[in-house]
Amino acid sequence: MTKEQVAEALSEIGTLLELQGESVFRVNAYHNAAKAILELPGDLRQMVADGSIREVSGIGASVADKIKELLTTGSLPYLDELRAAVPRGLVEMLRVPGIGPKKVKALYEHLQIDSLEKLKTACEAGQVATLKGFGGKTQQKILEGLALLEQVGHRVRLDLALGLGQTLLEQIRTFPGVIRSELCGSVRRRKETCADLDILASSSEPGPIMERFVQLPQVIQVLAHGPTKSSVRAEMYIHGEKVVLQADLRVVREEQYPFGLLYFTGSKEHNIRLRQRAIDLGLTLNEYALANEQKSIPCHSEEEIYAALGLPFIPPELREDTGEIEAAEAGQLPVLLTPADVRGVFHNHTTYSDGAASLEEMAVAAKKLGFEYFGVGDHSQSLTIARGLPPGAVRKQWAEIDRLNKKLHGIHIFKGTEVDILDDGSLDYPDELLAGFDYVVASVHTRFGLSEEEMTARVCKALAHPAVTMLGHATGRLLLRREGYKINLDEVLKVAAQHGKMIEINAQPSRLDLDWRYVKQAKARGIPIVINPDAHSVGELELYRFGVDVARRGWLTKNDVFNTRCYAEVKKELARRKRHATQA
DNA sequence: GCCGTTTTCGGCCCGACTGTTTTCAGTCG
Repeated sequence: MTKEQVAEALSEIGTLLELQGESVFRVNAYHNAAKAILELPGDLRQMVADGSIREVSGIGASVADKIKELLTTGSLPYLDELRAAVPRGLVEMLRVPGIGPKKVKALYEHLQIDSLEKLKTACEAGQVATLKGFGGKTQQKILEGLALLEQVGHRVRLDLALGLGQTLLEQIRTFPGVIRSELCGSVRRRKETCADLDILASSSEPGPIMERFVQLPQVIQVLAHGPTKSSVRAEMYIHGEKVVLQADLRVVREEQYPFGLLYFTGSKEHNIRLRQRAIDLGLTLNEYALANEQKSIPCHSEEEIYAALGLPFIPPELREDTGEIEAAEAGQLPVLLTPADVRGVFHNHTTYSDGAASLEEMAVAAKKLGFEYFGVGDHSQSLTIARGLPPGAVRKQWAEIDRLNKKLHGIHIFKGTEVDILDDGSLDYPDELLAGFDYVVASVHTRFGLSEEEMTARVCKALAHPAVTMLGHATGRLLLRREGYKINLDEVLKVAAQHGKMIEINAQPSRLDLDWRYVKQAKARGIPIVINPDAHSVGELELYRFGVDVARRGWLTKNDVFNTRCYAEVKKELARRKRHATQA
């Protein structure tokens, strides 16, 4: 049983208890424990064995026992009993906007509603409106929520959420009376997927801004419309994809703006810690102020609020309560890398395999982005679906690279490959061909259905191959579409560190793999990270920025990322690794 | 259920909005 599965089980306990009407504090305890498990560095099994799991904040005796039972037996009678007591459909019903555990419980107890279908039928029959605490509007809202769930009800990839969010923001900034406005929430924290958009604005006259907001062309439904806060459902098409998200706009006075910005950026967990810190100082922190009965501390920026709490500024990407407060206290916050630090990219495709642009077009585009080097990494021979290169085509490409390197100035092309890791962990090219590349990216593209043990062994064997420079998209996940293959990443990181291999952050917004949680762990193991756009066209080269977001969420500094090094250093390091490989 | 240099009991962040209520509960973030 993996860390993720244990966390999932604990989280499920929390949800089921909630539906039974348990105390919210007991409920939260389980959700907090699940989160703590997910963020845990190192091996969970080991921590349970040596008892160190009890030192983790949020995990007490009761939860520790349950984790132990899950790990040793693979199941948990306590959870099974809860599942038996709470109909499956009630959990589903929680997803309907506007109804929470209390209402779900009431619907079940009084009308025996235990599925979305029954809920819809009961609403249409007018039964729900007759319940105590419910009414006609609630019933209508539930029906709308149900319709919405069928359409969307899902999270949206960061790139798409950002596209819609910026479109709304640009318009809001033009509204008369708006002084400042910004996207907050998970988009500002650059989380890989987003459930909604939080927008903050400052103004002395919020009313007209609310009016204009709910009338924006992207708004398809108004969910709430108050004097200082409105919620809408907004929709637009981005690259042919329909993006639908709830967007909340909050308007505060200018002097409240920094507090609002901090508050609505979150995360919730980070805010709770800051509030507690304020309380310890005899103050109250909310979305409007840092104050007590006697005084109010004016702050003009987030920096000043953090300073008032005795902390340096914490970048939004770090605000997850995963140690950033402690690091800030100790003056050990990392200086995060920025997009401008990236000097080149490695994993990219051209028309030789499944790319849309020629080698020269890609190299020229890379130069235009300010890069000093461009690494081509077309697919290898067995991946016929992506027109993988047979050895003859590889040699032809090398010859073209040599020609282009003489012709082009200000950009150097490195000879690379994205070589397939075959079923048994061997590589898709013979060693003598691999020796001719400047670097080798090794990736899995086939047989995703292997067991965790088999997949881990397969990837680890590839990492042990002397010719391999870096591991490509570590889990093969496609966000919101396909789970990654089963693999023990702790083991993969261990083996990568052991062999001195690099690991890629694949910057494709649908991948963002290595996940930021593991990026942190890779850093702890001293593994160099490479940010690669996996570009299949000229335009996709710019996607490297999303990889920078992941790196920042993973606490990386410029020094932790290989492709922040200049051309001369990269050339030297790749040559050193090649010599090392041929000696092995 | 977790936590603790005031603690092993009594807290656990807190405000806006909505709908169903005659003063507040539920939901959401």
